[in-house]
Amino acid sequence: MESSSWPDHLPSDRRRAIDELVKGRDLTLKLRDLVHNNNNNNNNTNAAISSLNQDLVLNILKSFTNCLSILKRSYGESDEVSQVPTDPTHFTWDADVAVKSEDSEGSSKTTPTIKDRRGCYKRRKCSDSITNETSTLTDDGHAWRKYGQKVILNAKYPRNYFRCTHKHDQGCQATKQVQQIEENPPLYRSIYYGHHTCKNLLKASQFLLDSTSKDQSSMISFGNVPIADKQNHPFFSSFSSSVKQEYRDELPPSDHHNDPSSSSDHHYLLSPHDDQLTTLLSSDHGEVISGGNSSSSSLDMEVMAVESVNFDDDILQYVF
DNA sequence: CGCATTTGACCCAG
DNA sequence: CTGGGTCAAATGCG
Repeated sequence: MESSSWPDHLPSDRRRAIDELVKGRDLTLKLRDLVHNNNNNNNNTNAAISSLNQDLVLNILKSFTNCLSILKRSYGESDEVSQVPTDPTHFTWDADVAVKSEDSEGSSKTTPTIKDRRGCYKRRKCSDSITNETSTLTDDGHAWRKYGQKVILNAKYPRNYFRCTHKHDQGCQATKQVQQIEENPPLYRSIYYGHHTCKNLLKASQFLLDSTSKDQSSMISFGNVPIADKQNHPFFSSFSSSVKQEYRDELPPSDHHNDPSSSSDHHYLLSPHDDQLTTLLSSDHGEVISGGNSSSSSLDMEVMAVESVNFDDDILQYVF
């Protein structure tokens, strides 16, 4: 699923799909601005704004839904609906085939046998995933812990594996992989698997509320030094240093997969221009909830506020 | 001292 | 058999 540019001879359905995506993007940006202004005014949000938000959100939903049905119709189950205009940043939603196993640790081992259970896992088979390629590493509100790094065949840079910090204390199954794929304009690909079930979403939603002002600062900073310069390792030593402060990232939502009927075999992709959507999804606030305790209260309130708009579409759930 | 990262081993899917 | 994903001991850091 390498991203590439659009072929010139796109089927018309596909073009329409693109249009819908573009519309959705623009509306999303408006919404972002609106929310931002609202946030600036700081007063409690008045009803007018709320309602406007709802309208915008509905439009977004409609656009994306239209797009998806178009793509589905024309490509059937194909999951190759992944080509989108190239942008420094884009996301690929891959609501792929049902996860055959909820986790990797469980059933795979019939016999733990030896104390050393290394490598006891079930290989991931392209379950729900979101691919995000950015020119910068974005921070998005979740605490990640690195658990592995692998040199990948034919790849210049190693792939790094992260799991949610709260995997053990809260059983959160979210994982992600991050890999640098280009150097000169640095380009990083993050692939998210699983869904956060931990209560740690504050950052993402909070970010949403003042995203515009944060913009670049929302990117994970490696001490203000370009990643490429900083590390001894091609990519990850520096990255890990950031992870150490609880590298946070936004992940796919944790609920949407509860719907067993959610169609499988989709491969969604959004292509926000600029890094706007990326920014939308990133967050970089602060304090670390690490340490294992973790139940911050105000946290959930914010999340609720953001999630209160009832989306039934996977994509929007992802976005929000 | 506790927690996060590093890194080699291990296991499985293809 | 190989490449890729995960585990966990060793190590590092605050």
